[in-house]
Amino acid sequence: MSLGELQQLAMLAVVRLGSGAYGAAIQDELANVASRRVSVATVYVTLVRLEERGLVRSKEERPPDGRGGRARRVFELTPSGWDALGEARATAERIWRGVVQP
Amino acid sequence: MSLGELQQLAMLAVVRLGSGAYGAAIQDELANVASRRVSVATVYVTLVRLEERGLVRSKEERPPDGRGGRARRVFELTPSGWDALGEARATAERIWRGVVQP
DNA sequence: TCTCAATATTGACATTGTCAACATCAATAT
DNA sequence: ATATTGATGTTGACAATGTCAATATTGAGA
Repeated sequence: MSLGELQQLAMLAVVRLGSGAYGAAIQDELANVASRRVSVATVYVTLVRLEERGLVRSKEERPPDGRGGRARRVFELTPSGWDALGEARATAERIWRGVVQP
Repeated sequence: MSLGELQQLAMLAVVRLGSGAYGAAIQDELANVASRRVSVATVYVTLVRLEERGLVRSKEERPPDGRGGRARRVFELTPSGWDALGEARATAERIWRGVVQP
């Protein structure tokens, strides 16, 4: 029932990006913040599965100004999503406490 | 190429337990430190897969003093294992920086 | 040697991670 | 008008990881 690692990272990316959280941006954020290089497809599949679990939601955003192409799909966390993320964080902090690298 | 979450937790448990890192002990550690309740089978499968990847190694430990039963299999990290764990930690720290819960 | 308690292993399936290939769509060049 | 193009999203398929019930191994003592 707990979050996979990429799921966690993806949710974090969504939080950081705020209103600009769509596919390619999330992909970049993953690469920059976590050095995790994945395809866009991976990003979408991950987010869609999180949406099925009710942890994120999304809406289409009409392409702005003079930019062509398909509409962006922008993601944001749901309340359950925030809860899940909070737990993940608490665990992450507890886990490393007192561990010393040789 | 990166560690799954349970893999990470299991390695941490091994580190914490030192010379006492065998199946049941690891299982308990997972429950106590990370509130992650899994079966022993899960613990073994995870550790065996990590061993195949060269991140941990193990040896049998003859049952001590007057205790019956099968020999324990005690795990410890390999140098690669320490590296992987170090990276995981660095990433974990970088990731949460600047994230505020609403 | 039979049972028992402690431990490990197997087999099978669910979830998550991953990407190449393909599909959509609005602007603009032809 | 319509063909092209650039930006974006979606599918299908398979690999890796997570998970456990059931089963096997082993040494001490009854």
